[in-house]
Amino acid sequence: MTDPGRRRPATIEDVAIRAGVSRAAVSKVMRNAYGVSDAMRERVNAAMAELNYRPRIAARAMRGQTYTIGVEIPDLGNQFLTRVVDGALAALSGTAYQLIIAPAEAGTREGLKAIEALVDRAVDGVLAVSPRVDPWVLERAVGGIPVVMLGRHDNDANYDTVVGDDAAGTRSVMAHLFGLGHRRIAHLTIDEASTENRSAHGIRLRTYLEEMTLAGFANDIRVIRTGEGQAAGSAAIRAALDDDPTFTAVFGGHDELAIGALRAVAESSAHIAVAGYDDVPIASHPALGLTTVRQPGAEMGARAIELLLERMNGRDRAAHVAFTPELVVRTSTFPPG
Amino acid sequence: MTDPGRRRPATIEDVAIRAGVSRAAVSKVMRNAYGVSDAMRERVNAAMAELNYRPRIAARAMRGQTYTIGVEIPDLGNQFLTRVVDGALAALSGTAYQLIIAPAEAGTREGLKAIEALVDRAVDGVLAVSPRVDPWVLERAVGGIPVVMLGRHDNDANYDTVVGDDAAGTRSVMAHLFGLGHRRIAHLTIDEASTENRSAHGIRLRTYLEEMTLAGFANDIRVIRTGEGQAAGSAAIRAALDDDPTFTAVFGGHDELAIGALRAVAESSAHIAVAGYDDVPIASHPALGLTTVRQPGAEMGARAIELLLERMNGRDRAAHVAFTPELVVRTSTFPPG
DNA sequence: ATGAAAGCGCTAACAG
DNA sequence: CTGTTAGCGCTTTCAT
Repeated sequence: MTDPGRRRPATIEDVAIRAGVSRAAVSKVMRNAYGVSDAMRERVNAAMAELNYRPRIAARAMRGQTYTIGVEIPDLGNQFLTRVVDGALAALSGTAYQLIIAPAEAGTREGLKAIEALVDRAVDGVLAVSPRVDPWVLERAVGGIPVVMLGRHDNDANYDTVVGDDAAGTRSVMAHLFGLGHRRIAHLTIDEASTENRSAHGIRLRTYLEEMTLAGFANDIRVIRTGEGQAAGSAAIRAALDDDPTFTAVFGGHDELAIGALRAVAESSAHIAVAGYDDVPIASHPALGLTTVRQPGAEMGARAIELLLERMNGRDRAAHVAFTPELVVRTSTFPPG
Repeated sequence: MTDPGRRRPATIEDVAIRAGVSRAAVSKVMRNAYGVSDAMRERVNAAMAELNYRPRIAARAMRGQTYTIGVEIPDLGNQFLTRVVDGALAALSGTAYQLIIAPAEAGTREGLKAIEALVDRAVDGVLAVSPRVDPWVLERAVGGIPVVMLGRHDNDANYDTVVGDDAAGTRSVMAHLFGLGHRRIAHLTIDEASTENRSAHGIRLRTYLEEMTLAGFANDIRVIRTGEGQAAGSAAIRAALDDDPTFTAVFGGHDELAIGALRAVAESSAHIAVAGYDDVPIASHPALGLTTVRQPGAEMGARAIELLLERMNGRDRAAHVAFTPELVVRTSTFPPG
C-alpha cells in the first residue's frame, strides 16, 4: 500500500509510458537531440508537463552532463567577487546551465577543497578564484574538465584565465599617491601563500615593490600582511599604527582591506591616505570616498563563463583575456554641506 | 590504446581490487558502517590513498545520500546573508557535509528556481532564505527532503524555521526614532510579493504601520518600495526626495537598503535620519554610523544547520527558533578629530 | 524515426 | 565479518 499523498517523483520511465514511447525518445526530446518527429516531441512534452517531470541530475551525471557550472569562491564577503558571480549568473541566464557556488572554508587548504567538492559533484565546468591553489595541483584536481581561473596571470597554463592588468592598475595607484607627495606608502595585503605566485595579489605586491624602488623609496617599503575581510584589514592597520606609525599612505590589495584600513585610520587621530583596488559599490559612498582602481567585475565574470562554454564546446587551446583597470580618484565628502 | 597520461579516475571497484576485497567492503569503510575488521579497514584506506580515490557523488545520489547541503540565497551582495552562510559553513565544518549555494537569479520567480535546482541535484537538505516562495509551493518543490526557512514566521509550517523577533526589533527602532522627535518616518522596503506574507520584511512592514498608527502618526505613513541592494535603495530615496521630501527619517527594511538611503541623503542637502536592520559589518564604520538592529547572522545560520541535521537524523516535528534582536544606536563620527 | 539493452559507480539487502 | 547481487534514473550505441 503506497501512500497516495506523497507519490514518488516521476522518472523518465513514467514519462515514456504516459507518452507511449521509449525512454530513449524522452531523453532525446529533453536534450533536443537528432531524430524526433514533431508529433512525438509534442506528446512527450505534454507528458512531462502533466507529470511535472524533472530529470534527476545525478542520473544524468552517470552518463553525460550535469548542466551545472561550479564557482569556487574564497570570501563571500568580498563585494568584488559578488559582482563577478552576478556577471557569471547573467551570462548563464537563458542557457540550460545552473550555477552553484562552493565557498572555500576559511582555513584548510583554501579553495582546493571547494574545487574538489565541485568536481566530485560532476560539474561540467569550474570557475575558480582562489589565488593559493597551485596550478599543478589544480589541473590534477579537476581532471579533464574545463576550468577558468580568475585573477591568475598564468599565461602558459592549460586552463583559461581572466585577469585585470594588475601591474598597470597598481602603477596608476602608486603614481597617484606619489603625486600627492607620499613616499612612506605601506602595502596591506593577504598571506604569503596568496602572493608568492602569479596571482593578482602577487602582481600587485611586486609592482608596489618595484614602483617604490624605482621612485627611490626602497627604504620606505612596508608590507603589512593580514587575513581576508574588512575586520582583518582594520586590525592589521590598527596594530601597525600602534607599532610604528611612520607611513603616510596605505595601498590596500583590494577594497575590503582598504575599507578596513580606512576604518582604523578614522578611529585613530592619524592623517593617512588610503587607496584600494576593485571599486566595490560601497567605495563610492560619499562618506568613504575611497580612491581605488575600477575593475569590471560583472564583465569579467561573464567573460569567464563564455570561455568556459567555449571550452565545453571543444576549443582546445587555452585562452587568456585581460581587462584594463581604471584609476578612480575620490575624496571623502562627509559630512555634506 | 589508452592515453597513459590521463588515466580515468579510480572507482570503488579499483579500490576493491587493489585492496583485495569486495566493493561492499569499501563502501562500508567509507561510511564507517557496521561490520568491518580493523585489518580490512586499514587495507582499504591504504588502497584509497594510493589510488587517490574520490567517491563520485552522483553515483551515491542514486542510492543514498550526497552529503551536500544546499543554500538558496536571494542576494549575494547582502552582507547579512553572507554572515548567515558563514555560520552555516562553520556548523558544517568537521562533518562529512559540503555546502553549496544556489543564488537566485534576480527576476524570474525568485528563489524557487534555485531551490528546484538544488533538489534536482539531490541535496540532503535545503536552507532557504527567499521571502517570496509560497509555503505550499515550497513543500511541493522539495518533496520530502528537510528544509529550514530563514526569516519566515510560519510557525504552523511543516518545515523548520529560524527567525529574529522582527516585531520587537522594529518596535525598538520606531521607539528610538520617536524618541528623537521624528513623526514623518518613511519605511523603505522591497517589493509587495516579499512583504505580503509572514516573511521578515512583511512583519517589519506591518509593525511599522502599527507603530505609526499607535503613535498617532497614521497620516505620516509612507512606504517606499524598491529592489534589492544599495543601489536600488539609493535610487528610491533619491526619487522620494525629489518627489516629496516631507519625511524626516527613513527606516530601511534592512541595512543594504538603509545604506543606500544614507547615500542618497548624504548626496543631497537634506537632513534626514536613517535606521536599518541587521547590523552588517560596514554599518559600524565610523563614517556611516548607521543605527540598526543587530541580528546574530552567524548564529542563525549555524542553528539552521543544526536543525537540518536533526531533521535528517529523524526528528519529525517541525521546530521553530527565534533570536532576540538588539537595537544599536550610532551616529556618524566622520571626519575624526 | 524509434526502441531495446547495456552500463555509469555506488549502496543496500541478503547470503554465507 | 565478508562477498554477491540487484538496482537507482539516466544516456547512448546499435538495431530495426
